[in-house]
Amino acid sequence: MGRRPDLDWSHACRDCAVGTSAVCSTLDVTALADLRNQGSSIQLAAGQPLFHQGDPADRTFSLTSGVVKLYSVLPDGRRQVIAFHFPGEFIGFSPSEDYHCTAEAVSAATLCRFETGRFEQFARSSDELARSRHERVARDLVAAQTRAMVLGQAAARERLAHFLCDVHRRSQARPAGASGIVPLPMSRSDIAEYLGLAKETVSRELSALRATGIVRTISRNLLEIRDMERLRRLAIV
Amino acid sequence: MGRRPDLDWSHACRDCAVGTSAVCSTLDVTALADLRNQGSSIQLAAGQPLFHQGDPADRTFSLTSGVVKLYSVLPDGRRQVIAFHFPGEFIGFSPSEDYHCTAEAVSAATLCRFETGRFEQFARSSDELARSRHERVARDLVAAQTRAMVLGQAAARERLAHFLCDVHRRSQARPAGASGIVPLPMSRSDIAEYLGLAKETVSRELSALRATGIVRTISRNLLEIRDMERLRRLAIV
DNA sequence: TCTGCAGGTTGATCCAGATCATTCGTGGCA
DNA sequence: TGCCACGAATGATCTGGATCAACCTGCAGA
Repeated sequence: MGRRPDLDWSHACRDCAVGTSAVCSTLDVTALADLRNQGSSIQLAAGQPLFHQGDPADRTFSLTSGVVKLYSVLPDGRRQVIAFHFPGEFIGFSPSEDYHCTAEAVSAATLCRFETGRFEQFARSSDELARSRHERVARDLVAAQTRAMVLGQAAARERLAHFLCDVHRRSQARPAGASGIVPLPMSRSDIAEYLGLAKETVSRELSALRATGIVRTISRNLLEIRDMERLRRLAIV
Repeated sequence: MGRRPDLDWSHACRDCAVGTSAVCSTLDVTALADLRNQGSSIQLAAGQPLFHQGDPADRTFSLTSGVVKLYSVLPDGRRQVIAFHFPGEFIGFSPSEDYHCTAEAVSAATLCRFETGRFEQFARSSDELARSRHERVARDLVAAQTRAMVLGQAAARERLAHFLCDVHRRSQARPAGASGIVPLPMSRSDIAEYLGLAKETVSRELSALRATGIVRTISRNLLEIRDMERLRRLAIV
């Protein structure tokens, strides 16, 4: 799993599942221990919230396992899933005092928690951490802008195809193998709220993809992409 | 216009219209001159491109006057306007080698151009610049995520209302007065492509807002908000 | 083993907004 | 002054996906 040979790894982060891809991987061993020591690892059960829209944004998190969704809710109950986050990704950068959305575990998840202010200090003292953080946020920005394309222009089938490709790519990042198996720990409603569709439409379009042999359903939340070529062509973006 | 009294302003940036709100406002006078000297001010006529999707991302820009749109185009011609940018905003942060979208002036515009690599160096040496840049990108990210809410959940009328409030706020930032006048230098098609609607729908909904007295059309691209309260209630987000 | 129920799928109908078509208005130019 | 061209507004029609309504399926708990 490619651990960095220049570190002795004899501290709390030694066994981190996302050690080489997380933001903190840019820190040397002393700084890392230092940063880590301020906070702790948290475990969430599926469905448990990490923070709520409007809470003071005094924590940031590095997701080490599981899937977390960000969403916000309108007064009238309409709900938009803003993003799904996968292991190795960072959660909780906020340009304001408060979180502007709610974060909730989709499956059992573990995270590293940092106190935002101290993280900020580290960013000040470490060019590398600051640079890496900037790159991450910039990547999130591009992802969010790509979503504008999907939500603004793509038809239901295209949205779903794009979603499946995206989840495949991002969950695949870890276990290497190009298996075509896609874990879908989130419910159909979550997917629908992410794609700006009704859950019935997600169900129907998934059935359609199944009917054309592009995809096979292994179980409720496990799916196999059988024709990546065609799926990608559908995904457009 | 609130110039910072601790600077002598006796250099090229002295007359910058967005001096106090631009990223570079965090730099002291020497660093600023230094950063500025590498690049130059550019002028664009309405419709002129700043960069194209796929171009190497070796320039970043600070918009000092005018409006610029970012958009990307699908192979089949569908087009999504990703963002409109107003004076004081930054353009061209990219986490990859290439720009992922095209930038084009909507009205005549002037910008400061920085060489990305050198800007990066400055960010390394100036905590403040790095922090300010991070804050900007994080704000852009929140804006992009808010757009997901709008594009995923809002009805046509709500989208338009949200758009008008947003443009009002962001263009108002500069001339202070709470006049209710909104300049709309972009075409109806631009707005439609920004909101994921057909241009006919934008036209119709605008007429509807006019009919209910919420809004008044001064000219093709100048509009007055007559009932901000109701417009905001429509905008939802 | 049965029962309840939450999440998922499928079917029938409806409607917001797309699309196609026409008309209107304004500004540039001979 | 009249003509042209292009963007905007409006009208008529069509349709993708929402909504409403059963129904199915697999698991938890008695």
